[in-house]
Amino acid sequence: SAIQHALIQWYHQHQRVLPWRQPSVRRSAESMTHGQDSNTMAYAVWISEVMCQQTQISVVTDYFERWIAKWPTVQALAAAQLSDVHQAWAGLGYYSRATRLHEAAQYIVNQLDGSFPTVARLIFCWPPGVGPYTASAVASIVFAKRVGVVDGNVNRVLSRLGGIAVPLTQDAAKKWMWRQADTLADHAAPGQINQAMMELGALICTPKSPQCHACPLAEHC
DNA sequence: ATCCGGCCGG
DNA sequence: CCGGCCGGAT
Repeated sequence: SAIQHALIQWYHQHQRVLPWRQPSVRRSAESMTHGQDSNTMAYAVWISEVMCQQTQISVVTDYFERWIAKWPTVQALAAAQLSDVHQAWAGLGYYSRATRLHEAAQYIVNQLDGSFPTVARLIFCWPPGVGPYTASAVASIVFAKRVGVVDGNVNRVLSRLGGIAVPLTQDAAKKWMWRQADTLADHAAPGQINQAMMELGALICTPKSPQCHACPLAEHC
């Protein structure tokens, strides 16, 4: 669709440079087999997504780089001491998530043979601590699964884009958002679409004084 | 002082 | 379907 095309174009030009989008995340992986390549990316994306859930990106970047330097693979994280994991997490808050990250790494290594699930939203096959958002993010960004993601940014972009007419209950609104996101992500590059929506919400379609003049979707909104 | 956020437990 | 988790930003 025109919206998908506009998103892809805009994202290609305006995405921020972030460590988990860098070749360095892939570089070590690209010399490996295809399976390990994806899996290394999945690990990095997973960690970055969980960190970004609770903390601003500007703060996350340092934490992320230290984390990856310390534990470059899911196997390394699984083998870490929980106390060290908490130490690396210090300042981020929600310590239970660091605990779950550690538990999840052990689950992936021990129960899933070190391979991340490639499916989205089947949360029973993802480790505890990974919900619909994170599962869909990894599945779409790393494994090119055609599923949408809905976070605070996407919520806002979709609300404005769709101009919700009927007052919906929370539950109905939520379902509507995920449905819209899934439709948008039905594209050859679902991860680009999803990241474009989130980036748009972060940079242009901001909560107050959105920069509609710079928005690639302005004519559809 | 208040709000914000994915996920989980109740 | 609501409230708690924790720190940061406003």
